[in-house]
Amino acid sequence: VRSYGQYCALAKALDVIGDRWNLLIVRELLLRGPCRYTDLLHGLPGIATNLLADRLRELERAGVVAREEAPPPVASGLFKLTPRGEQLERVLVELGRWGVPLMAAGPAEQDAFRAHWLRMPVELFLRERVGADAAARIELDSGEERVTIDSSDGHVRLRPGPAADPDLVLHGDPYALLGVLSRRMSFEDARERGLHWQGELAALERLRVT
Amino acid sequence: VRSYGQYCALAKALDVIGDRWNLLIVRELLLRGPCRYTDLLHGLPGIATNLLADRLRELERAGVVAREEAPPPVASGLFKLTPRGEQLERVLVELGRWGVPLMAAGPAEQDAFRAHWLRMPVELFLRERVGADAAARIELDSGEERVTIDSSDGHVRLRPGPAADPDLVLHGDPYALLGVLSRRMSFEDARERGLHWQGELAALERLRVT
DNA sequence: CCGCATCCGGGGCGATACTG
DNA sequence: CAGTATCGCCCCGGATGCGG
Repeated sequence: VRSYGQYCALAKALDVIGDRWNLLIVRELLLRGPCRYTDLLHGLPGIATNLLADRLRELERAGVVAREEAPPPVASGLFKLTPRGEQLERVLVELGRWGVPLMAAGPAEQDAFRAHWLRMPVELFLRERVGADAAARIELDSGEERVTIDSSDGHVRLRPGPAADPDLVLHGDPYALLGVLSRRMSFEDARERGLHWQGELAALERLRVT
Repeated sequence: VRSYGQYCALAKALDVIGDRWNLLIVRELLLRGPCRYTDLLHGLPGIATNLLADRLRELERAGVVAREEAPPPVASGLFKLTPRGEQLERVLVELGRWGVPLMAAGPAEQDAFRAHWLRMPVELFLRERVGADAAARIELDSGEERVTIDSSDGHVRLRPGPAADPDLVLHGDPYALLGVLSRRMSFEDARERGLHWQGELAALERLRVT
């Protein structure tokens, strides 16, 4: 909350989104779209509820987040990114790319995980690597949530929820899932780490190769 | 220093460089190259000296910064970025780009300024906007330090120190300098804000146009 | 339940003083 | 010059309370 007091674009940016949790809140809104307060709380394991409320107010004042009051019947307010907030996507992508090597060591014992976090690496790793005929529907099961990779005509998207009639379903811990998706890990090694699946692995190969 | 405890590339990156001052330390080392402790202290107005020492230790442990012990005669240790640290450049550029609109309001009353901070916006604004014949040498004087813009055969560089035989010397506060460099401000408006110069304004026009 | 506000303990942060 | 030492303060984290 305290300004650096430096007339520099980087310092001014950090004055706004440099505080703890701020960029992770933006991550949630980027990955999941408009969210209720409770959705954010669930997507940000470890945050204190008063801090989330504080940060949302600050980000609102800074023009990064907007509060969308739901119409009277539904009664649940939504938080969403403003256009200005969406422009942080390039920052998050670069930061995430820089952080990828830190994932290779595997999750720490206490690390939390949410399946929708896979959207960034999946769409990052597989973007533009996909062949023209690479249609595939792959469901990922990391334990709690399920998410689905949809690929068709050169686009890869990850959406929440299970798949109807998937080509492949992968079950495993986040480390093994990320390992095979990024090709850092072979299917053999991943299986020894507990990965198992139903369906045709070729569906994943179609995405990873090219 | 406290980890977010989330198995996510963005969160892991913030575990390393998300703490206060860390990215600004990287900025200094990126803009100025290897620095002595005192240089960093001067380039980071507002930081407490114990914090700088702490952060440098953390960044060293994380493999972002390396300490280069000088040979015995010179006796002054240098801090520099590792290759891993240099990869943060794309992050800083995107963050700086996002922060540019926050500069339009002008510096706050208490804001500090260092002339070498101009390197990011100058090389960002003018990169690839420069015509093939845009050779120019422009000295910038914002009060204390002086820096020089060197342009030749399509490349723009900003280096510390005054220029020998400059085409143009600009004197003014940071807001006016950034204003004319970015074309946000006309020369007329800048002059009313205190900007004055010696030499041919055409040298700057050669850079700004294209 | 959802969306916070309040209270409290610990530690990160900021300013100054001091030392080899 | 290059840090270390010390000391408030306020921010952060965790728990609980509470109105709609």
